[in-house]
Amino acid sequence: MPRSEPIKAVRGVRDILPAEMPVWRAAQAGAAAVARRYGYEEIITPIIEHAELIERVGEDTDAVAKELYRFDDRGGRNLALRPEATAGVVRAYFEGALNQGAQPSRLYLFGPMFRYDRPQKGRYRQFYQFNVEAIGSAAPGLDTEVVELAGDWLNEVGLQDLRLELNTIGDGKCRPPYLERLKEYYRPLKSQLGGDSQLRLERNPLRLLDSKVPQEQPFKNGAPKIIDHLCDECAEHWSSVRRLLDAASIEYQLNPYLVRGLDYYTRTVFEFYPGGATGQQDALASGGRYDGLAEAEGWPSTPGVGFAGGLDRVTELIAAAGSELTTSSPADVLVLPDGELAVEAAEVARICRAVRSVAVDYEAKSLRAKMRSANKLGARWVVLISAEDAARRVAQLREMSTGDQVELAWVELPTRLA
RNA sequence: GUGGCUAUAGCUCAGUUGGCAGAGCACCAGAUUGUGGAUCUGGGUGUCGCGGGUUCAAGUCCCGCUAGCCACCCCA
Repeated sequence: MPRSEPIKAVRGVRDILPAEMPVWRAAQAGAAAVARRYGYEEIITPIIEHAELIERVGEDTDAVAKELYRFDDRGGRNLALRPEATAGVVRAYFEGALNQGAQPSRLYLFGPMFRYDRPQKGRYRQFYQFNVEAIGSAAPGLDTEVVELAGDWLNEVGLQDLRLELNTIGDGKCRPPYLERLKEYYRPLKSQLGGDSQLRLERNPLRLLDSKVPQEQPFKNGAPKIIDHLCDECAEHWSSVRRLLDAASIEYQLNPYLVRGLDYYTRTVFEFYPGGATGQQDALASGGRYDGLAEAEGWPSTPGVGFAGGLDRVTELIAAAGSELTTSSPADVLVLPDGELAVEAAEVARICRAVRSVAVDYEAKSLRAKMRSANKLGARWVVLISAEDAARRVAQLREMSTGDQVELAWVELPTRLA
């Protein structure tokens, strides 16, 4: 008989199976607990946004220029699957009138993001982030707060050996003149740059600094550094952030080549890596200040700061650390009816659900086979019902670990199972 | 988007210079006249990723495609 190919998952996406859920729950529960401890509230925003919202805030970034899932809906609207969460959260902050409440608005969010990237370990086309955003304040204390929150989260889920990299990239006042200096420095070297970097030189020169092309590395050393060209306000902010981090005993490495892929970042930028990181796609959390984002979206100019944590990567590290997290049995009790006793089995299950999680085996299999699956399920008890039992409204309650079995009236089951 | 490696049973994989498709685990049935785990017995459950090509003959060699992994790129 000809068979068609089974339909498999879309490239670059994956299922999080029940066996993996304990680790995911731990990562998310830890994140939510830490966020609430800092006074942050949960928010959920849509996965689809107007493509323009996404494009306005990062047209020169790979995530938007090359990796955006974009489509027209049936009404002709140009939409996109969000590649990151911050643009949508800032939009919701205004649309939901959070800008009229206490400032800053402290928000956290879980959800999937989408980028049309080439799949690789730790890199998926649908991936999950934990986002934290503090919107409506330019205070340097908030830069430090979100860095500390990110670190607390990673520590809380069992990741101790971390590396925090930190930099500042100025703002709309001091960055443009700095970029001119950078271009002036690189223009004479243009012929020695790779093709990608030659394009970046005029379009997004900041990205020249985190180029990993070996022959371009020597040029970085002589390149002007933004830290030497900050405006007074940015310099003041930068020193405040560093002072607050020092006061909090948070260790970090200054990385003058750390820039962000997204254009709306200003001032502070940071990334957390696992301590022994060797690969390139293993940033666990990264973020920074985005004082230019609200305005880029067409809303009143409003400062903000936050970070995005990668749940896919964090859960992978938790699992690799071999923690004690295990799946428990989905049901404490399995009801095994004899023959055609589905009605009675369902009733018994209903009674037992007052005190325990209960499943019913409705399959037309031998009792032996049902017992085997009860064992595999990991049920603590089975409730056996024969036709004769059902007529008398009794059942055989068997404790799987000991094999002890007693006959009980149905109504007695909850007290016995409690 | 670029390059390398890979794709055989539900899973992990073996399959020689091209010559009848295999193992372990899992699964099903039985030993136990319906009561699990241990043991034993029996059962292969497969368009060899897809499509072409070479050949008397292709899982094996060649080409294309798809997917996975790894590196680049980029980021979470």
